[in-house]
Amino acid sequence: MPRNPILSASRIRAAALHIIDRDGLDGLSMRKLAAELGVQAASLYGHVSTKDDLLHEVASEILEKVDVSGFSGGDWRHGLTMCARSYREALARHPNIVPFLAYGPAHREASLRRLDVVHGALVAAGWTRREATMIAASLMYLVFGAALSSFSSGFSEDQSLYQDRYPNLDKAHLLPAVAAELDRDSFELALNAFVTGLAVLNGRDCVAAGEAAGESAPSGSPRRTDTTAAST
Amino acid sequence: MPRNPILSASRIRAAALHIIDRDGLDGLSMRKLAAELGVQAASLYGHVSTKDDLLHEVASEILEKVDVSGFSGGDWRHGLTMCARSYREALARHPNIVPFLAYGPAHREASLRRLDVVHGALVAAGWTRREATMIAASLMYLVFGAALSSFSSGFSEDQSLYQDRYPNLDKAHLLPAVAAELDRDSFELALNAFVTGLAVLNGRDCVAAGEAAGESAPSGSPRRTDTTAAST
DNA sequence: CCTCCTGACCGAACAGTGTTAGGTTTTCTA
DNA sequence: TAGAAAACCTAACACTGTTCGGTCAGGAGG
Repeated sequence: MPRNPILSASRIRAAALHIIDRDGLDGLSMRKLAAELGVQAASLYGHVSTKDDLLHEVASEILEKVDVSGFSGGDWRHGLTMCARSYREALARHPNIVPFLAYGPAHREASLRRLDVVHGALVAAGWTRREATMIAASLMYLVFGAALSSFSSGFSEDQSLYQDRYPNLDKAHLLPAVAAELDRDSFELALNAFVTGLAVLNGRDCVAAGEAAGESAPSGSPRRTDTTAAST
Repeated sequence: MPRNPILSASRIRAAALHIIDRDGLDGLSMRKLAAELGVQAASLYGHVSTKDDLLHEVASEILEKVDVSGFSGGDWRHGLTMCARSYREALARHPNIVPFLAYGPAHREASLRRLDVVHGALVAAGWTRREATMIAASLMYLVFGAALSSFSSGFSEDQSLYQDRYPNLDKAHLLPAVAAELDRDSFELALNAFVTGLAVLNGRDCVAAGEAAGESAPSGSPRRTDTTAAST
């Protein structure tokens, strides 16, 4: 090889993610990215086929870190909860890239791989294939919804904008520090309610699925009650 | 006025939404929009301050149609369900604009107004302010998550891409027709489980919150049990 | 009737975007 | 030492959102 390269695919990805985290998704341009790496824009194309591709790779790298090992115990409620938490945390660490994911998360390789694991585990736990698909989808709803409609990124820091006009809205969550905590608590509430409701709808015990952090119920395989839908 | 104008803010909005529905969010450019209206790009700026502004207005127009009247009965479960359904349907009708909403839905005027109504109704139903905020947030998670990680828009139509690689994933939902139904059913499942779980976590009756379409339980005000969080 | 004015639209341009073709430099291999 | 090849650069393409100044239409005032 000629002189040891300045660029590499992973260095580019890292720099891209850094810019996205710092300047937002719109703040990333190929020229700026190149400048950050001490290089001209055209040089990037020796390592990356396209900007869109680069973003997909960055996104995949983030999603790789999602931990789906929580299912190994065989308890679907524990698995669902752990998986969802890990997923949300991975996204919450880089909130600025979430709008890009919104362009079609299901396309993404890494996302599919994880969806497949969840689906398989749910089927193994006794759900029908269709139910497993719907539950996995619901989990995605919660995770992506939480990632992108978060209070911390959604509201302006200038709370005077809102406090007069929306009398019912709580004012405290407009402070960034409070907002992050509120985001996490809201997600935990949504997740807990969802998993609990799922168990109830299937005729299982009515005990709550466990407090925010620790787990409790051992749980076995869900019994068929078909409150929702069947077939396929 | 001189000759009666070709353009108007609402005509522009309608044309923009039409292009977005047809060609996707990236398919909308000011020049293309102008051409569609039989006009030059610069002319648009007499009626619209900026492309971003235009998109916000289009988005608001869509969100205006969300029906939050389901709360008027006083039953928070019914209200939550109806509101969420209406919200999702409004978004599902124009899936291509959802990625734009992802850039900060909480900023949006129309979104806030609705959030405020939901929040107020929940407080009136007996929830604490903080709980109401979290529940409203959770509802947003479901709605936005469902809108953007939908199977119908997420997967390619070429199912041969997936069928070998992800053995656990069901194949049927890759067909667009099936996907739309699956999206709706998944959302109903998620919503039903969430609302049911919410009731259970608050020590209320364990009966399911009602089948997909019709309602049942009358419900009163939730009792304090504080399984999740308290304060503020 | 003529004039003026105002509002709606157009032409051309600016700065910025992603991307490509072709050229230059550097270093390793034959 | 000649050649090859990788890594980077220069210049340009077509496109984007947006602005400036101009051009025309038609109603208002004299």
